[in-house]
Amino acid sequence: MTSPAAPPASESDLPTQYDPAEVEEELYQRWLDAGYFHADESRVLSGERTPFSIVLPPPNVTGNLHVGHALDHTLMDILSRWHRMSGDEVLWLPGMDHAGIATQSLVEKQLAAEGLTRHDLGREKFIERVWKWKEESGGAILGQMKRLGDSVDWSRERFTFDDGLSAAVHTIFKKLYDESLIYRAERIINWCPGCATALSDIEVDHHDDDGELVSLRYDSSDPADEFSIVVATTRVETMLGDTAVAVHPDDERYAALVGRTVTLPLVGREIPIIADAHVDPEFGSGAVKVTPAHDPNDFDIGQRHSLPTIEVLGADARIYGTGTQFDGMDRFVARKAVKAALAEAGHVVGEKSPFSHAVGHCSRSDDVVEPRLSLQWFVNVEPLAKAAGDAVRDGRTRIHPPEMAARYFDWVDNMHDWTISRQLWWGHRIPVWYGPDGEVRCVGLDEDPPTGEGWRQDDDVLDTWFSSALWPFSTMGWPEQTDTLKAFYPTSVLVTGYDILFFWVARMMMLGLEGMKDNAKGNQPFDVVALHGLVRDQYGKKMSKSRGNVVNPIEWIDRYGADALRFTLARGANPGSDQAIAEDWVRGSKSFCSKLFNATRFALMNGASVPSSPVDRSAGSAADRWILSRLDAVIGETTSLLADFQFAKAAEGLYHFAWDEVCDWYVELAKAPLYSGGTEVEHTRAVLGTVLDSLLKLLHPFIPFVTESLWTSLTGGETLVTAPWPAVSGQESDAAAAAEIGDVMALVTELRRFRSDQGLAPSRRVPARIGWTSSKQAPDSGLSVAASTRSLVRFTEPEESFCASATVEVPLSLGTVTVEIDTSETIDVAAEIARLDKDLAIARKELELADKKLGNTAFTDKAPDAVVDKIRARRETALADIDRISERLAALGSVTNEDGGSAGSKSAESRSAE
RNA sequence: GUCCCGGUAGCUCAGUGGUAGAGCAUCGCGUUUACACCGCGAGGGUCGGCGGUUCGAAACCGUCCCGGGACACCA
Repeated sequence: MTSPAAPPASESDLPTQYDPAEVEEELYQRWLDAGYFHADESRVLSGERTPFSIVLPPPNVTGNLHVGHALDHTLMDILSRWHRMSGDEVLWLPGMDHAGIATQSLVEKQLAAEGLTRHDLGREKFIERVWKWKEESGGAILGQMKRLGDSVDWSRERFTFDDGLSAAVHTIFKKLYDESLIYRAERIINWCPGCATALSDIEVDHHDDDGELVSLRYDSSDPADEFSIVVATTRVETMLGDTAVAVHPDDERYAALVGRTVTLPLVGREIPIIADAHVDPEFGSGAVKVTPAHDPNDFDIGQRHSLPTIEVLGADARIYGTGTQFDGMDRFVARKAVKAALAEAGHVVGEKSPFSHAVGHCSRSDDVVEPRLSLQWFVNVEPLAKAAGDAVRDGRTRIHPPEMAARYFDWVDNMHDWTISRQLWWGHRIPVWYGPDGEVRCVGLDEDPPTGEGWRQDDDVLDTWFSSALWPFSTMGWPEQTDTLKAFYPTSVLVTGYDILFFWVARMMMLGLEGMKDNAKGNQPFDVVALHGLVRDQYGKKMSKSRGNVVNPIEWIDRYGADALRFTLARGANPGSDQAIAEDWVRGSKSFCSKLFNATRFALMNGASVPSSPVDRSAGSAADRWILSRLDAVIGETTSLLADFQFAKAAEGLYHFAWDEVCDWYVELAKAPLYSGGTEVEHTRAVLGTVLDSLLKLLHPFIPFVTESLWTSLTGGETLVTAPWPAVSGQESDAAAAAEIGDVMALVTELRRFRSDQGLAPSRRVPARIGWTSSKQAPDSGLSVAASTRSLVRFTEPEESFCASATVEVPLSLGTVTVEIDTSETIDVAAEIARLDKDLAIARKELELADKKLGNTAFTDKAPDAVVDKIRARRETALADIDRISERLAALGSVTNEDGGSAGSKSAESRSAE
């Protein structure tokens, strides 16, 4: 057994802890200065490199980095950095969204604080004001992205409202208009009275509100023909705009009434009873009031039956134009007032019934959305949505994980026309002019708008999502046929949360396929859509302001470093599923960074270096061959996991390799040769250097800062950003080395357990004798190493015979090793017996189970041989264990008996062992 | 109302038919010259319930219960 050699000659000045604050900012600046993140089209167009492109989902200009962004960005950065290291030409294109309503209302709030409204400023001044705000305070998130380490090409930063993108918006509008895919029509749309604008379906959230279902009796309008009919409604005030009552055509209760008329109470209008299949005879009374101007279904019914539409609610959601006392009332006030008036007139029948039903709310202001007849611009989505569905169906775009595709199809296959006009000022103005004689002219980008008397441009702007739907190609210079488009469209992957699959992904698909229809390399905006989940708090709860569990990722970056946050997020990023995060876990990731830091420190202190030619994988100790073999496997696994967007598994695999195998075993095993001063030193240094070099490269996409900092000091290299991604050796894994090291691990672990059970301090050397039951030679790296260092076990060779001893036998592939340990001073016989009893019980149970299985002919017949053999082997092991343990129990019993007491009583006699 | 996803250790989650795993937390021991942001050891789970398929089920099927989410014009 060797004793530890002297520490290495060269001491390191490195501190013992990694401090992210010290390096991150400087490193990021160095990366920017070197231009590593800059993409070069020419290298793609020349065929020199394969393109890899990602467009950053543009955050709102009003936004701040939240932990969801941090996840999104981390994953994109992992992919970008990995591909960059793999030799691809990487374009990760950043930018921001002008965020129509959100930005406008923010600036309007500022104005309100000054006692102004946007109308006081006028359109032009207001927009100037918003731009000013954008320049001064917009885009805080871009600076935060730098903290996170995003390797985006800043030279290409875009804004959905900049000139180029505005040109793209204008161009596609004109194109769709000319193809009649954009049209203007009077339709029932979602109207937000608070924002005073139309909304698309996805800007409306439905949640259950308590309402009251009121039953109203409408009476015959013909005194000679007395009858009445009962209808139910939750929006009583809309009855002022009723123009019919509808029943189901097959409903026999009402068959006789169809075609007759009733008088609308309070208003006095005579309205018909009609039959329409939309009516559900089972619901309520089976008869429904029809208000075509304020309900989408009723509007459809009205169209089918040529009913008049009578608007009774204005843009401000007040009653107007009815000629009743309700004019001017807010809708909710009117709801009560109309009901009271109807009740007084005896038209409210039946019991009040509380009624919980889904009510649409504005996703921005939370106002109750009012379905309202309005003249708006729409996209006819049918052909576009079909194309969007087909692109996924035929595999041009792959959705990952595949389960999520069902949700995508649900959406694109059932899409309503998209309302794209907004009654706002901050946005792309609709390029349509109206002439004095009712002409409508959509003006192209290169045309001059009509200037004659009476011509005016449409006041409305386009939905924010209209411009962001163009993002994958508008940012690359479309409608110009730029080199960027030629090189990088279609984009390689879109990384985003599944929550905006509909909002954004489906729309980019529709407009990308349309706008890039004739693109030679494919019209789809992305080859893959990789969806991740939401970040939740440590209890799996959604983060929200009201819960008070929202975390600010920048605070965690300040405290633990960007790498720690990134690694935590990556480790939790299982495809498509939500993840929980807690500060403790970020702290844990920082520990991991420190562990790497210290492993590298150890390597530097011991002269490790990366050899100029690949290290000989068949040379060196079993430990050397084993770790190189493992490294090879880890390189392969990591690479294929990344290719499959399995970020969590890739990160987890690297974590365990780095910590459990490299640090806990290889570094410990390497100490013996490193400290020995023997001829094997150089080889071990080369292996250690090789392993760390590759490990830092593999980890660089996940934790770029710490790896860059460590790698440059380890190798003297310039940067990891463009360093080549490790390649697998192509050699078979070294099974012999793996078996041998497996033996060492088993032996050491067993001895540690024994020592722990005996209460022997890990640092104390205990006399022991080692023997092999096999004729085979014990492995070099076995006990001599095991005896030498901190985290392995320590024994010394005994100088004299033991007063009392215990024997640990460990079955290994090379034979069974027995370790006889002097236990005279510390052994706790009672504890040892208890432990052995327990082991014996386990072994007996094993034997019983194995016998039961093997006794089952169905099992031995049908199960694969390998499984049966495994059970047989298990049975043998159990039998051997039972024998061994029984013997030891007997021996222990004799120790106790001979000495007439527990070992504790002997402690005083022999304290000399150390 | 329709659909989707979950339920595995105290917590958060892996685990696609062959003896139940990780991180954190807990308990015990410990500073031995990379690292106390550390090391070693230990405890802890009838894999939501009940049926079924199978030699064998955490996994496959059925059903129920409990969470989470998406979609939806039922007046």
